[in-house]
Amino acid sequence: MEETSELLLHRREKLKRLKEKNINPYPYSFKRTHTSAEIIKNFENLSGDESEVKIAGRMISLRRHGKTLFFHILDGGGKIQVYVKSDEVGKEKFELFDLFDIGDHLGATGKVFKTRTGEITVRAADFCILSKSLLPLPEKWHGLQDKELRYRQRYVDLIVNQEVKKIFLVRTELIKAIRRFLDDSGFVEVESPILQPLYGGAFARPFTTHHHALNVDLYLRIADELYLKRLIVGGFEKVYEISKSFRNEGMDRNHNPEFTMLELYQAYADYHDIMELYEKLLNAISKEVLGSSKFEFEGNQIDLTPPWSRIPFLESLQEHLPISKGELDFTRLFYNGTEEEIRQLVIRLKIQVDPKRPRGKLIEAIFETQVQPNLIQPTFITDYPIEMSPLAKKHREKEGLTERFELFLGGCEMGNAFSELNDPLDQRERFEQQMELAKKGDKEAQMLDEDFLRALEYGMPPTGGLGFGIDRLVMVFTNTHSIREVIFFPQMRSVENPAEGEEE
RNA sequence: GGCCCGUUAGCUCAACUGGUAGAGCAGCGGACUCUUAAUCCGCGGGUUCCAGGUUCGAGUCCUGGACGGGUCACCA
Repeated sequence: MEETSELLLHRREKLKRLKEKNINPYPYSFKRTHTSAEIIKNFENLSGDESEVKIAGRMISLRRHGKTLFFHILDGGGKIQVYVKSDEVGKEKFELFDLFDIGDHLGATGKVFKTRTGEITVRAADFCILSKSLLPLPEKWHGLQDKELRYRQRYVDLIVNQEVKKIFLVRTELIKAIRRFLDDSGFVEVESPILQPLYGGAFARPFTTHHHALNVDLYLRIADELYLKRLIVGGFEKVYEISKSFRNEGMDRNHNPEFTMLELYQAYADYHDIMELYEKLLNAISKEVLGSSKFEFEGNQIDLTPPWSRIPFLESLQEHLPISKGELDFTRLFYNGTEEEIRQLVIRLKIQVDPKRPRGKLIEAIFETQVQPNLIQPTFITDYPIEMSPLAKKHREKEGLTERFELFLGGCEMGNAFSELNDPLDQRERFEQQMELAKKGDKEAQMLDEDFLRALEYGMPPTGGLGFGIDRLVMVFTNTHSIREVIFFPQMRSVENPAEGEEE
């Protein structure tokens, strides 16, 4: 705990000397009149009159010149320069800067003017310390680069890397725009349980916890789906929820154990209606947040102007396989091919997947490696095989398929939707098939939820549903390439104290 | 979990085939009354991620471990 670094000792010594001068280094409030952004925006008005402004923020740079000095403070909206002259504030006050450090919060009062070099500046008539900083900030040119430190100490990252703050502001604006769009479209925002006795609505392993009073194990939700559909049964016709879900799986550039999802359900709609809704939604929020339907992602110009292309799943495979249709008809393979033939195809394409996995997983692997990376512009892939979609309605025309689509954007999956399965008997069979998979060791197979089936038995209207990950959407909109860049406090392995005994 | 890469001053980075661990910024002392990567003079600052090993000698080589990044597996 004892820090002996002289950098830290200097700051503690300055803190002590401030106290000896009867200056409270941590006062209670400061009556700010303007932010930095307001001063810069209203400079013409402010510089004309004699009124003074009061500003506050963190000192991020300091240039001393004998009996004058300049510093920049950073506040919530940006930074602004302050000029202090010994003659104007008094020698004793001026020398307080001997006790201030970069990183301290300061308040200043004064008139606004422009320096010889043209920078809008507050000429301090008075100033005070608002909070003493005891730790040095990273340097001014390179900021904080170390990713580990940036994620573990996001507060420092946010202070010194302003573009990081912008990413999170886009995130906030994006969520607000989604809410606005859905609210204006007649959707009702609802909340469903995070602690659930059964988990469902997605293929994923859950986190488990325990309720002491009830003495039952509960799961953290992996999806909202089954509860939101209960609300459709209950008579809500358009609902949505934006919330955290939790999946107890591997972590990488695209996966954090807790992440934010949107799910929405609309009665009397099918997946065609939901496609139109999603086109309008993304296009609207893009215009609202980025000011355009077009933006850059990983070197590609992405254009969200509707309508987006719609390609059936089996056709997309045919199109992108490096094998001609004459040689291999994927639709025929899908319907008439043996599991062995599909396995041979996986091996021929040199796809790294365990060939013993079930047929559905093999087809999925072919899609993910052969098709998905090519889907840069927004593309709906539709009509997925039934074994991959236990909550989707059977396709009204195509045997063995469901009325389901996924959206792809910049090579990323960006949403999943179906004409929701509302036939309770069919749903029961699908759950039973999932339980068979679970018995065979599939840890992501879905559980049979009797209460959900009872709800369906009361009758759920035809319903279209959609879910997508907010974090990944933010990544695409901000042209960032790791989910950790769009989550304030991503999950990190804790650095264990070597003095502690190991416990595994 | 497999493989590859990384970890050196508060921060950003150097240090050849093993031979006294350096720079810039930040800090400290001094000069400077419109600077802005301020400038000028001087000074201090290190468990080279941890634990072993090889060696006369290890930041550098070897083994094990921690953490991070990438990638594959896994994953709507």
